Amino acid sequence: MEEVTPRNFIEEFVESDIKTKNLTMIQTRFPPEPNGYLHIGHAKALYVDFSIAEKYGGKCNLRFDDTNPSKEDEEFVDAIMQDIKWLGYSWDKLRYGSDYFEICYEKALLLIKKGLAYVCDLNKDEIREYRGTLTAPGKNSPYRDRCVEENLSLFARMRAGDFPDGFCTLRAKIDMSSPNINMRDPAIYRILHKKHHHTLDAWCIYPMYDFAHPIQDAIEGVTHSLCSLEYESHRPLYDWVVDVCEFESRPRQIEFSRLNLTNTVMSKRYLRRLVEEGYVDGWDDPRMPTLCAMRRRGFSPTAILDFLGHVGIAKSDSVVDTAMLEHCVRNDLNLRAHRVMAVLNPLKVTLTNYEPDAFEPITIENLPNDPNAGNTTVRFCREIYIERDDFSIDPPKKFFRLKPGGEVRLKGAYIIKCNDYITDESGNVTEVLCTYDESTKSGECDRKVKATIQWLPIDAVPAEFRLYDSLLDENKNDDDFINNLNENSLTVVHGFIEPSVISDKKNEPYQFMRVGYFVRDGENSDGIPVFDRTVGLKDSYKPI
RNA sequence: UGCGGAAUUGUGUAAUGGUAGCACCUACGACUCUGACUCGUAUUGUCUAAGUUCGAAUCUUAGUUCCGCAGCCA
Repeated sequence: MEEVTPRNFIEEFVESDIKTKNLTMIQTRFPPEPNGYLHIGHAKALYVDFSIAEKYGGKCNLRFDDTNPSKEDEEFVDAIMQDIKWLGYSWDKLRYGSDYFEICYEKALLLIKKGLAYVCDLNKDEIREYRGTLTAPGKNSPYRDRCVEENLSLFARMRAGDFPDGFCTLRAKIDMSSPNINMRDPAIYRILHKKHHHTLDAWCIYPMYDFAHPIQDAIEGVTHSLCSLEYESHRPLYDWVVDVCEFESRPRQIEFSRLNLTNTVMSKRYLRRLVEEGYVDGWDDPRMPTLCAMRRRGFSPTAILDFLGHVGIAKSDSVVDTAMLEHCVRNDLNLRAHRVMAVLNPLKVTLTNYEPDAFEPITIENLPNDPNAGNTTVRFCREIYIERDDFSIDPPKKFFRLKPGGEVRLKGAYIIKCNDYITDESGNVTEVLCTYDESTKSGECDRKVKATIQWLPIDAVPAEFRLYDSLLDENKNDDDFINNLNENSLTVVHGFIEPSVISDKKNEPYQFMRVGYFVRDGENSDGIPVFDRTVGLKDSYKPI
């Protein structure tokens, strides 16, 4: 079970830093912006941040990156903490980026005094124009050479609320001709008269990510600031800020590739639209890639962490096959999901040689090979349902289940033989007539037949089953995802379930034999229990 | 035509100058009172071209392709 996880490139960096910089303690941080729910992609970042800290005996902080009040909300803060705990991680310190606003302000003052920052009156369009392009250098802002006193006074007035939104910005004075656009005098403070979910009305100027993040890291003593690839070209700026702000602590930013899954939208912006425009029920709709949705679907933290371990950490852009996630989920569920019988698409079977009013209780173990998991009892009688797919008039070559003249075992009960079947006007089978072999009761008979199928008495509990497909077709990218949403992402079918299941807890995964893994998710308006599919059974119905 | 990254089988990831391995996927087989699980077998890979070397996925040079960067977002 314990496999040696290969060393990844981040661990190599960390180990080399431990040696060359004599680090005594490794500190990382997980810095989500509270503007949405965590999804499986964040789980990878969590996994990286926490596992690196853990491996080297260090700590990982949770820090809400809340420098933009126009997009953030307290609602997400609680949800994020809940999801992190659910995954089984414990952060060291809990901080908000906004806890450091005062220090950021002081550092901005320091930069102004050092002649490394200035208040710029250019508007958005002008700034863009002055910035140049990817191939052409930018040109200096006319306000670039304001004196320290003027900058100090203007910046103080920005903070005091003397100016409206967008009136001016504080910019770092670096190099307008830098080949790296991020170094062309980036804005480090903007005016935003907006109530902040955490600091309320204390501020009307807010630091930009590029300025705030390195400061936050340095203050917290973060030794390794792990982030995704798109920040790679920001690293020179990150280092510049740490440097000019005169921090003793020297955090090192290391980037890795974010997680992509086939057929899965991972962009928070689009996930938000799915929720807000009603394409899904909410952030925990089972079709969402969010952690709360996976929790609702009965995915366990164990399975998710196992998956993340298999995915690995690297720097190349990649798209992981969803099948790998599903494999990890099945692998985990197989060990603990109770087996129950369910019929999604019922076909009536009458056992013509079974007494009409007779019945007998059939006991079936909840977990194969685990007597401690207990048993359930299903009532066996003359009229039963089987899965429609388990019967075929015209079976293909390797069809082992019920067919005219053929035999099959009913799970936990008897071997039955199909003698005849009834069809309606259009030729659809409506009923199968069988005889059961009294001498073949489960546990009392060694005779083998090629297949065992599940069944339910005809008075079993009606249930609704929701089968989910991905929202996106293969190879569609995020940009046109909303136009290409899969209309068939949710299929509802009506069938039957064992009575034992409906009394149980919600979101507890069960394996419906030969069908897949499901969780009970409440009931519909008619009071009929509803089940969400988590993952299907591998290879289950292939021959048809 | 700027800067910064990345290329190993269908997918993801190892191998740090010395047997190209692991997992997923796929196919076939064995087992099975779940066609599940498990077990076994198999297919397919170092972006290209030169070079260094006894030996190159790894080092050098030159190409090619892909990704990111021009928010007062993060």
